[in-house]
Amino acid sequence: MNSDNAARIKSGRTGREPLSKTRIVDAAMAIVDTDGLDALSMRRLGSDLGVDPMAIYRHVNGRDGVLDGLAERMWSEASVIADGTDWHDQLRLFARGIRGIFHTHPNAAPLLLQRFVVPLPLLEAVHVQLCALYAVGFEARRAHQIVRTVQSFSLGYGLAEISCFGITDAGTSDLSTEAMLVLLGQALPPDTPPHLVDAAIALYGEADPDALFESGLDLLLNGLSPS
Amino acid sequence: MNSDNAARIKSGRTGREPLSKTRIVDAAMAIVDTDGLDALSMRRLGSDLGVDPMAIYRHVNGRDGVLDGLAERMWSEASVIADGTDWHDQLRLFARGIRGIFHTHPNAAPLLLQRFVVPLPLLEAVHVQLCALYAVGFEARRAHQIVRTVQSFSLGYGLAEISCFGITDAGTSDLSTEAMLVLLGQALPPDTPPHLVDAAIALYGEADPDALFESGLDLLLNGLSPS
DNA sequence: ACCTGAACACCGTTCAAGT
DNA sequence: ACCTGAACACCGTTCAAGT
Repeated sequence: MNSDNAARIKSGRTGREPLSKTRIVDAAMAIVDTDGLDALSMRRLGSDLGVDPMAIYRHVNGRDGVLDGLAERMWSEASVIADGTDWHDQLRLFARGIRGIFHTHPNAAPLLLQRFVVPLPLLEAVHVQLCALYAVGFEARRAHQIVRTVQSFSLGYGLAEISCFGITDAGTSDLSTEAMLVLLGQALPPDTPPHLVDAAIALYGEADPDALFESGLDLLLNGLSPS
Repeated sequence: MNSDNAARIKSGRTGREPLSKTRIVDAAMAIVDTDGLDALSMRRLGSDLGVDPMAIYRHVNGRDGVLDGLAERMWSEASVIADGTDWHDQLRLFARGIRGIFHTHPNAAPLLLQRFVVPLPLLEAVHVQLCALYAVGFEARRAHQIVRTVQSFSLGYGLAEISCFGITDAGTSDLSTEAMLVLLGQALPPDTPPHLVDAAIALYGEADPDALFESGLDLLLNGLSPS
């Protein structure tokens, strides 16, 4: 209720809340999510924020700074932490969070490969995993290996999902197996030899990707013991 | 020795061999590999090819066509096929080929997420994997799952390797554990709490990434049987 | 038929000028 | 101190003109 607050509220109402990195990244992510990476320009960003494009440079290190912000944002969104007791379940949540990046931000995902940021929230999540594994008796090196393998699998599974079709919203769950296969047929060149069609089905013709993801995790986690 | 051939050779000698998609993608990949994705422009590409930039449009569908070509190239380079007998070894080769993309073309790798091409050479490699698995008695669905899981792990492992440092040429093998840890320390913010440093070591502080990759594959392949 | 290059509508960023 | 906008050196692509 002090005057600072009042001023902030007032300026907020007039749409002039002070520009901040958070607000900038919010707007940038909205643009990329809806219109793709190519649509993200400093001019567009400025206009969406109701601000001169150059004003952005005061809060963020140019276009590269915005892209770094997007990468950080994705890593932090992926890093859900649940302090359950079972280390299996925790690893699963960790894995789902990472795969989730590619579903919520398919257009921004390439930035994970382009911007080298140290994702502190991800490290926090990794720490929780490690603690759970240590508690059960895994030694450090083995625990590291497990976390990294689960992380790699999750990243790669998400990557593979969006790298053939752009299956994002419409594609994942509400599609019948038959519809999926038809979609696949359309994507393949007309003269694709039959044995490659079989291979394509193996890679992409899966109507229930969530289940396949989980069973891939099973493959990893089964037979894991502290020994 | 016919006149067509002579003409081709002669024009080749004068550096005027006919522009082709292959030549264009070659040049584009060279630019991206050495100077990064941002350095790839139609003008630069034309100048490297000794050609008017607009001449490229006759062989390739604009800039997007070039990027598609790069993605196809990477998938096809990754798809090494070795007709060994042991299905374990074949899956390992398949996996190494996929991870290799990120080592040979770290700058171009983001395109794997941006350009949706149907990678026929990859399908060919997948087909070989499937045959090997079928031959040993795995049923179709299980074989699909195995191939996809191995593919996901390999993609994700490569992605994770280049998503923190840009460790590409210099970084992988010829670095001592100590040097690696120092590099890691430099990348982390100075005030990083100790428990996150431990987590960072788990994710990135591995002096022998090849060995870790192989042991991750072990984790996947161990305990796999047709039953 | 293929290649050329001027022209158009963009882009990120610098910098001097405003308030 | 912060925001502005003109200016600069780029970019992808269209299109009319060359050969």
